[in-house]
Amino acid sequence: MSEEANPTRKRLVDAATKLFYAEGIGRVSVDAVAEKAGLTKRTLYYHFKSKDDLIAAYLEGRDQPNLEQMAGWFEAAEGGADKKVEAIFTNLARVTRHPKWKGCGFLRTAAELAATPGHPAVKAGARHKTNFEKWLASALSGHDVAEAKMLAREIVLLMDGAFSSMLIHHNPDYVAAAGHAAATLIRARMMGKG
Amino acid sequence: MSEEANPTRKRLVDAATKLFYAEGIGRVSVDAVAEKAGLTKRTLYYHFKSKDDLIAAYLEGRDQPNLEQMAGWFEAAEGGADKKVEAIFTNLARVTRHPKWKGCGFLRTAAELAATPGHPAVKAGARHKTNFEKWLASALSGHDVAEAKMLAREIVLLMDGAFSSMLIHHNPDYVAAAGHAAATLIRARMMGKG
DNA sequence: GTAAGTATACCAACTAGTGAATATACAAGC
DNA sequence: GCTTGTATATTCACTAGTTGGTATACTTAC
Repeated sequence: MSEEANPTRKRLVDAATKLFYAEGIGRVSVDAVAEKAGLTKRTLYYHFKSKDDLIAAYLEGRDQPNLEQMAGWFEAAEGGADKKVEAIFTNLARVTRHPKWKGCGFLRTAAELAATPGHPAVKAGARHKTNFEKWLASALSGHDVAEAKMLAREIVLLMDGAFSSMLIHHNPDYVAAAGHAAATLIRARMMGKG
Repeated sequence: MSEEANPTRKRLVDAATKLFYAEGIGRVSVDAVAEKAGLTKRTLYYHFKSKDDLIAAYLEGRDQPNLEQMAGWFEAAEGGADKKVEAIFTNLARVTRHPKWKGCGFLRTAAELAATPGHPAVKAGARHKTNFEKWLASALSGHDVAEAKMLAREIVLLMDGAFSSMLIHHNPDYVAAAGHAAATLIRARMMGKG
């Protein structure tokens, strides 16, 4: 009935996640999602009132796992804040090389839905990006809180730029350059402009 | 017959440009493009062998105008390289506020076509981004050429991040923050880490 | 027996792309 | 000045398939 403890609903969201990410929301029919879940379309429409609803559920389901991935990479790295952030980008450069990587699902969905600004899926994507930015600011706020917020925003910009550049060029050098720039900004702002 | 001097072809590309940018390539039918151009679909298919071809022509047509826009903003600004680059972002923050602004057409198209990597339109988008990066590197290369190239890449990353963040948040503060970060990087790298 | 969940079958609208005919322009033959 | 031939350019009508969404009925579990 509710969110988590519904196996049928979860099967549908899982199927939607795989298909929407792999092919894009516009190129995947609700029939295809239902079939992938081993259910009929009518069942899908029992659990979701529309395709747009299903798209929103797909992105909402990706918020926590993505945040945990990033935090895991940050915490596992040795060194100061600059090195820890650069480690995120190093890991990103690795995963974005994988042929199944098809960009950041949140940004891609926002791009596909640019013509319908109030779409619940775009809002879910914005919430995720804000959550990530807030987590990053808190992870960086050993020194000045205001400066950590500014830095977090700049790093988010570099990361979204890296996702976009990687998607269009398929060249991981852009991700590495973004990591390098992020580390430079951290040193320039946190460590006395060095 | 050829590329430029074909009014019918131009009418089709102009109509495609307006519709594809406003609504996204997947949400616009070739019928809609033909109708907007005041022609029949069959005529469209006389000039373009497929919808994919038309999409590629749309992005190829945006390369030069976009570059000229950016170069114009850069050259019109007063001050050093940091100020001139920041001026690009200031202008960008203004135009991205407009309700008709729907993201960077090159990035949005790459996002929509992420499932078909070799698509000619994605290649056209990648060429444009490379052209912009090269122009920026040459515009910054008063000092060290290698450093100008690195800087140009980092600024491109910030700009694409700004486009993406603006698309998902509809908040121009992200564009301003990107401009601020770009100026900081220029000063840190070109002007003796100040 | 009632309510939640699932299935079959269907719809009207829309999709990219095509076959065959036609219109226009311009040249050559006489 | 006509006719004929040919290449370019455009239209009408069509196909074959897909789309999001629904009306109706069946099956469980309690």
